[in-house]
Amino acid sequence: MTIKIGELAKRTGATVETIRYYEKERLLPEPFRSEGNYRLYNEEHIERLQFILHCRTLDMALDDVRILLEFWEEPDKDCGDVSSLLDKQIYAVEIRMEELMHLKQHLTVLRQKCASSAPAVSCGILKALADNSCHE
Amino acid sequence: MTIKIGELAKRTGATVETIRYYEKERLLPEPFRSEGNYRLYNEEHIERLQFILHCRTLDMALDDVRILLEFWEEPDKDCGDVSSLLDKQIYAVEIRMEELMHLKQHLTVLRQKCASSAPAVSCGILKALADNSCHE
DNA sequence: TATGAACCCTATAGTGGCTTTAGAGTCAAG
DNA sequence: CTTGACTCTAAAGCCACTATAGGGTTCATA
Repeated sequence: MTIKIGELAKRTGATVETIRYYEKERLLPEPFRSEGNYRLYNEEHIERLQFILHCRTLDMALDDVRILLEFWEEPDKDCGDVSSLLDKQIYAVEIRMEELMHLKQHLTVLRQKCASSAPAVSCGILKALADNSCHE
Repeated sequence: MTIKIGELAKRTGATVETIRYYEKERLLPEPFRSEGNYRLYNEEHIERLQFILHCRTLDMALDDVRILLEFWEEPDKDCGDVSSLLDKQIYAVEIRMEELMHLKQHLTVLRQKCASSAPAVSCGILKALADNSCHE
């Protein structure tokens, strides 16, 4: 069973362009080609692409995905690094969430500085952006 | 009072390169130059740069900052659009926060699939990434 | 057999918001 | 007069794609 790139895209939810991009980045191996030079994929490609896409839904960097794929390829390796990679990822998400909470706080305070419409010169939002009083 | 780019960077917390980038992007006006072709900035530049940086700490896109700067320049304009731009920004932050909460949930579940170290072949994390069972 | 639509190919450039690099010029102090 | 800190420009690099241009393949229908 072999499928062309459009079918692979349909089955995995990736776009055709992304698949070609992953190949260029060596995340996916070069597949065999048909007589007409079309890429032909098999089950292994499908699984590997799905693995990559699952990692991406978790916002992992492609370099991190590359590391995980190495473990996937060598089943005898110790997977301790896999766990710490995840810990790193979780920590990064926590940091970003805290940042966004502060951000929202600031934006909300700022938003309340102007009812809806006034001449710009007396707009509390613009004033607060000028002197950064929304951060104090 | 005029200062050179390094001093402007020091006072605002921006980097020298970022200041030059903002000039290229027409967020900052071209300053006068010294005999030796050095950029010379004044109070207005400092204020404008600070305005931009404050917007950036709120994660606003430079295109949105550009819009706010227009209002800043024309004090007679009605500032209704300023408020709705902020509303848009707040909404975007909320969406992103929800995404990150889901993300963290998935990552945490995934993390618990492997104690710390084992052969990769039996690592629950890698398995879950392969079949996406951490998303179900 | 011709043609058209749907698919596929490569190579290159664009996105955003900077950061980095290379190579050169300016200026004040020792 | 040299050293070192600062400044200049232009161009490339970063990430993870996305879009565009210009072409080739395949298959069904007229």
